[in-house]
Amino acid sequence: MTLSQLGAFVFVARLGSVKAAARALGVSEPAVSQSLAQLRRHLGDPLVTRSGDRMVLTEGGSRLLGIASQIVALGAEAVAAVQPGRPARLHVVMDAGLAEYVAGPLLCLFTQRKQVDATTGVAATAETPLLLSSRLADVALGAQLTGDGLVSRPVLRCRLIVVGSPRGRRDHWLVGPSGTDPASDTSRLLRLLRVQEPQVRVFANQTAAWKAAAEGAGLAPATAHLVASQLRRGELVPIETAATPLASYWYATTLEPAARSGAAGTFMDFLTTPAATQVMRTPDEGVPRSRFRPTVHVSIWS
Amino acid sequence: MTLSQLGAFVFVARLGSVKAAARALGVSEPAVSQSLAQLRRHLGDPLVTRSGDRMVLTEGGSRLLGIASQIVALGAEAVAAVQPGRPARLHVVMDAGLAEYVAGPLLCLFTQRKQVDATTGVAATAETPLLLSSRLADVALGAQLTGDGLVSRPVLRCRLIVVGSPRGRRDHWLVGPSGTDPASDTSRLLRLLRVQEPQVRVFANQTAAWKAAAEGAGLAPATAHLVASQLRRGELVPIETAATPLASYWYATTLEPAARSGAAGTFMDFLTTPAATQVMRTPDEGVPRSRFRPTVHVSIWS
DNA sequence: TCGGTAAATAAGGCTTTCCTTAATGAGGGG
DNA sequence: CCCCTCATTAAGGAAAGCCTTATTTACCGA
Repeated sequence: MTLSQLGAFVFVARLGSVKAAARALGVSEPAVSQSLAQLRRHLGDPLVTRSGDRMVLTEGGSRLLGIASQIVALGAEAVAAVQPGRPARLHVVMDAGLAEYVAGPLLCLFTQRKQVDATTGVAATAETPLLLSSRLADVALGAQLTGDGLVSRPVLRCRLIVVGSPRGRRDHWLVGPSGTDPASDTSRLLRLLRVQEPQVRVFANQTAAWKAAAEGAGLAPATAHLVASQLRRGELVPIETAATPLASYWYATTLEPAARSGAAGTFMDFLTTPAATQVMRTPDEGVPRSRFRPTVHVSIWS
Repeated sequence: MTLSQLGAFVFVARLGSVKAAARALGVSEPAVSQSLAQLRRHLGDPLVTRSGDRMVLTEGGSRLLGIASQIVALGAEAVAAVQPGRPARLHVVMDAGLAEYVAGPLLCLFTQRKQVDATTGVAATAETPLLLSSRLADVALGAQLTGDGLVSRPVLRCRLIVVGSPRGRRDHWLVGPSGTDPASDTSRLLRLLRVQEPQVRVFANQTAAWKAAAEGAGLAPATAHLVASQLRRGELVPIETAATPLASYWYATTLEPAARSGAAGTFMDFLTTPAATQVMRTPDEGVPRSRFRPTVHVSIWS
């Protein structure tokens, strides 16, 4: 299986014809046909078959096409990436809850100060050590991590509580996406409280979960300082439970200093500045459009 | 540049030594060394250099490593993907706002009814036609799309309004991530109202933007039926403007029927059922943990 | 200064890739 | 039924990949 074989397959699938693919690639028709034949042999699937006047994908071919497109695109990207003069990149992965509240302002502040192209990703805690060691990420923010060559440092102390509406129902638990990460503080709290699976409802984001809790739809675990304004207004009230308040820390993790990139080191230093701490303590207030970077959900294709 | 050359590079970078990489790959040391040499020649960068007792990445090598890891992982994935018996996959991409409110419940309902492994992605409108034609996505939900071989069909009628707090400030505009997509309804509305760049603040999600608007931080564009509950409670009030209310439609787009996958066709049929329409009209109420799928932000690596 | 360790290079052989031209199916439309 | 289009197969040659063993170079520590 070669990059060029995959490229030929992508062209054929997209253009619906070997002839057209050959023309587009600037080679003869049998050249494409043969690349395809070899890929077929290697993978044991026809991938595309002739049907009337065009080539159509088989089941397997259709599953392959997306992956093949990505590989081809990344191949081109790889060549471009090593060219000198490219700006340094910093990829920070974090817990879903953290990403929602601190990613925007934190990265906004950092990129204002340093000329770095920073992006944010969300990843499950279990996958994060792999992301760091494979260099898909430079810094991880969230739970403490242990692993070969990884260094975790606490960056913020926080308290976990449970919030709800005074007369709201108590038999439902409303969580954000971090509730699906077994290693998150949210999940840990739910386990301590022995919450059963069917009682848990997952919302698209933490803000929506808290809003539903404020409307009485159930209880929600919360990081105290992130719901401070709702508590002050009385939209949410703290609910006493056997396990709360629960002390916790946010950690920043990187490869050991010798192995990490320059940008990662700079970011770690930045995290201990008062301005960074301040941003992490106050919820998201929005960022200018030019500085906004969508958060990418990172996952390992194992 | 070969997949195996990239693999050798990844091993050397990760293990910090050619010798260790050779052992791990089960080949001789020069085999690895030569793969590396060829990659270096091809890309014009040393990638890794010896420094004391370990091989360390150069600038370019460090930029390459993440991409190379992905390519290698996807290469393995490709082989697995074509094996028969894998469940059908459906990848739906949508506008950021839509993803936040309807992705969870809609896909939850669909996967309950049909045995399909469905995932959701967010993509900029401009990139969506490419995602569809490259088969990285099966169905797109959001703005109407035109393109070779694409078919758009309206699925829901909606109204755009502007909301805010009665005594809130009027000089700021608060938007969700869809405010950064120039082709989104939100951006269209801001253009019609001639809103200037510095007045716009982008939040991590739409819910947070509306919450900030309710607290008086500014005005926010909104899809009427998604803020119905906040309007009913009086947390938000409609603000009259020259451009609102603005009628709009949500469209579903796929490749033309002959070219699209079976799952895509099934999903298109599903979208016109009363249950699907109902889900799209009512905001997110959370989904069971087992059915939750995080939303992936999809981007084209050009 | 001298070993020792590890990376790089050289040389050789085998396999695979990748392209060409020419010939051979396979299928649809007149 | 024939012709036309397009995919596939065949055959051959140049190049590159990929592995080996043997040798050379580079660097660190004693």
